[in-house]
Amino acid sequence: MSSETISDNLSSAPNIIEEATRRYPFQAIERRWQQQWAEAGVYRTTENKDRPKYYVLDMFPYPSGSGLHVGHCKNYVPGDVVARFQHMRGHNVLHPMGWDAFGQPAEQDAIKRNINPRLVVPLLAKEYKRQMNLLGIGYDWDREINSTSPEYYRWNQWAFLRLHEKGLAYRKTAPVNWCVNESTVLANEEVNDGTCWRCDGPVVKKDLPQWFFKITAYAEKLLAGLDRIDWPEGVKTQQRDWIGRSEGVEFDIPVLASPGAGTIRVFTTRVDTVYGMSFVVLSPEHPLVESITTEAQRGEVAVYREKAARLSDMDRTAEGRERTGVFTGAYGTNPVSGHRVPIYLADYVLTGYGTGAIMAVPAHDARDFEFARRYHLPIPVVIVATEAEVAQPPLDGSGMTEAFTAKDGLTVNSDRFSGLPVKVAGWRIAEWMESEGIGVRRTNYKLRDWLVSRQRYWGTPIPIIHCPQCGEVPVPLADLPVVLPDVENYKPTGDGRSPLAAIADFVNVSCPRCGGAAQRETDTMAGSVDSSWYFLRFTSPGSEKEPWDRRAADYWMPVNRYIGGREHAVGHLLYARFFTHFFYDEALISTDEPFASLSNQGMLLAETTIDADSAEKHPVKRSELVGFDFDSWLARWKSGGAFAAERVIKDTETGGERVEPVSIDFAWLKMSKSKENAVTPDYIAEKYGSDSLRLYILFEAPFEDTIQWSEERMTGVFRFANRVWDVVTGVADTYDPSWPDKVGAAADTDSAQKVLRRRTHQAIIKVTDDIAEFRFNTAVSALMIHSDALRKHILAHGAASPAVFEAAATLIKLLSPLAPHIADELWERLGHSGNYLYNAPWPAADSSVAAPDEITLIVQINGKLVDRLTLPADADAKTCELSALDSPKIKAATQGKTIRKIIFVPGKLVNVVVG
RNA sequence: GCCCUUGUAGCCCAAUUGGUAGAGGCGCUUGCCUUAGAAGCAAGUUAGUCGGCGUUCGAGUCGCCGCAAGGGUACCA
Repeated sequence: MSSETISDNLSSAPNIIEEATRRYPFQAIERRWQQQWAEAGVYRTTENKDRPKYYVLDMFPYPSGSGLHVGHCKNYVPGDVVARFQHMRGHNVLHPMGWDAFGQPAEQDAIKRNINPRLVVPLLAKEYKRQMNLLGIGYDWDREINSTSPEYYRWNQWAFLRLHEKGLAYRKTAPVNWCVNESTVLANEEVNDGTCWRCDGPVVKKDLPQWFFKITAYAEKLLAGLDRIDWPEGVKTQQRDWIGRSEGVEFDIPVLASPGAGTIRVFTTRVDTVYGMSFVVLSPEHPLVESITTEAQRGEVAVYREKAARLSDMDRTAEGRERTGVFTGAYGTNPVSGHRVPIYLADYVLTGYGTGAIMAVPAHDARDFEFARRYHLPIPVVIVATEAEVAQPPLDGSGMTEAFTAKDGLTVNSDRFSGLPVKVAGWRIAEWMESEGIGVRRTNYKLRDWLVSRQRYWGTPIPIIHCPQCGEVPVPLADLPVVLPDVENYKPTGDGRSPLAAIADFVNVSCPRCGGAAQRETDTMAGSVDSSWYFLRFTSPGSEKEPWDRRAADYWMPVNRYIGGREHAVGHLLYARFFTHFFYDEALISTDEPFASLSNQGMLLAETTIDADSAEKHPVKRSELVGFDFDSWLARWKSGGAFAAERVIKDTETGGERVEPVSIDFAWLKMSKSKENAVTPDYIAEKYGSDSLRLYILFEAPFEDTIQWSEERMTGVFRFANRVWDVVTGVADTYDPSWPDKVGAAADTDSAQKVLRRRTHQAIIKVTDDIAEFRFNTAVSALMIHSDALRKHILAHGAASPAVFEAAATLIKLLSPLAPHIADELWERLGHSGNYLYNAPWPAADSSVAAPDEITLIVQINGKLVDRLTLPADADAKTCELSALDSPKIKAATQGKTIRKIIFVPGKLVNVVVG
């Protein structure tokens, strides 16, 4: 990227456009068509009975205050291309857009500016909508939805109650992620490396009563459904790993000679190693700890438990951290061997998984091994690698340097189960334990229930009333929605309750069941609830009596093509699948998997100034740098890497400023306004036009690939748009719309027209396949080739022939999903007025016209290219082989050698194998 | 650590079920046009596909082992 380009990016004044770079009148054209489309309601959804349906959906965005930048085109443009393409191909298309505007960003903004988010959201949505229209995205705005409107969120409440009724929404006190800075609870996916995703502050465990949805009840269905959907394998793998199904055995370990003797239930997937158990470990929070700990150990145990509770997740999982624990003083019995084993407490055992207790087999588990080493516990060997070792099994693993964890060994020292392959031993031991009543086979999941309550203001109120007499009482359906009241103060209380708790009118109600005084739940729902069913709402957004119209949902679902970022692989996509499966089970819809196919767009990166001394590539705002000038700074950087600069830091408390030195580097980081590396669509639309921006995004790299923003490269597609303009407007004067009746005959008598027709039909085939397969980059390339072929044909043969008209009309049609404004304009200039290409039929390819007359036959000897021959396209195997053997080069090369085999690939090559 | 993805000209990227390594774009060079530049047009320019082994008549493409980059996830018993 040249320095010139970058300085252009920075320019906020679009009126520096040089006259010379403006070729075709894209500004007027784009404005005009956007207006016409809107007035004519071109993109209004149809449900024509004669047409199949196609539902294309972009992930529900939060309309942020920064507006759109060109990076957003990476997700919205391809969806638009597909919608247009499928409509032209004869589908009823549903392509809606709406606003996922509840949640933290809006609320943080409200707190900062002290404005009710209720007032801000419509403004932000309006700005998003303006920019999406500016890009020429053809959404059906009649179906726009807003998750913060009571008409929408009342159905969140309805869904909550439905789940509650089935026992799938429940409340329990649970340790949750607590952000110390923000005094708020975070979902697991909102915690990065033990820090808050927003403020990077520390996150600790805190016990609070919380609402959960029992997604774990759907673990099997969510797992099985993955096999039936066309999603990227990587995303499916991530979901499978997240659900984390594992099969094993659960059994009890009796506690010996202890004050509160009982049993400890453990879960293991390696029951084949059960004879190698040398101790038992409980999680620090395990309920039995109190009762089994001996007097002598009580003090030590208490200290350890307290320390564990205070540790943040970050500390607890810190890299290379020592595996620590404490002895309880108690012992248990290995139920299969009768051996006595000590019982420890250690924080490497998690409360939330399995039974919160494990059998420790140090010889064959890396964690247990480390622990045993540290506390000098025995390391009995029960698995070996070879037959030889079975004969003379080592008893003690104290000489081992690491645990032997391979799953293809043989058992030893395992009583009657010795000498068996690990898998067989596991199977037999499990069977035996079950028959003896010692243990049972069980399946466990890593998946946890979905935490949906938040102690925040800006969300859907949870429709539950707490009654001292009746307990948890659902708000009657007739009383929905429970409207989110206005509030003076948006800040969380800091005691774990939402600001709603301070509104007496809201909180104090009478119990719907007994009529007595009761209190409303003051938690609100996580934003992930809103986005878990919005795709159903889009099928009938005006539905007042029900969340969706059954007929409409059955017609449109599932979403044919869902487009969004990879970051939602396990959060949103899993929740949405869960809701859909649930609604299916409730017989409310006929589809259980909401998204038949999924596509993840790549990121868009931009050149960013960063702090060279930060390992994490911290961006430095350009506006903070003293005397910033991109050209010269980049030149300095290129000549010597990072360089010294000064930045102005504003002190938020005193309002003063100070200047401090900083070392500046450049890096490619995701585009965002906060990093000050963003380029707006408005700027590009003004300078090159939205069509060129769309083409750039589509052409620069494959859809899934990350691209590095380059205005310089954009000029390539801008030139292409201009060439298309020149070529087609050059045809307009002579254009005859009745060409379809004449083009066949014309091509029969005119070989140049025949060649042009062939290229036209090859372009149809290529572009059709490419768009259908999301290969937009090669589709654009094919159009470049086609437009160039047409241009050259006109130069040589003139613009007044049916084949030229066909080529020009086809070019525009094929281009129209990608660059809709210029296409509609040129279409009209050819005389097809009163028509939008969105409603025009997609061109049909005639494969006989596209087929070439001649082929180049490759002739190889032993797979190496020796000659090329030009032959008729329909030449058969015999003709090709004879021609090949007749070639002088082949004759020379096969002289005196035995021809062992001849391989013929029709239309491609002949390979002569000689010995 | 584990999982996923990707390595092709100076750069971004093409290359049906294995079958001529190059479609397109950016950049660069030269020419035309121009008072000059920009824009445009024309012609040209560069790799043998990250490395190794294997399968095959034939490997950029398939398999295995490495290396590098990017992303995800992390004590899940």
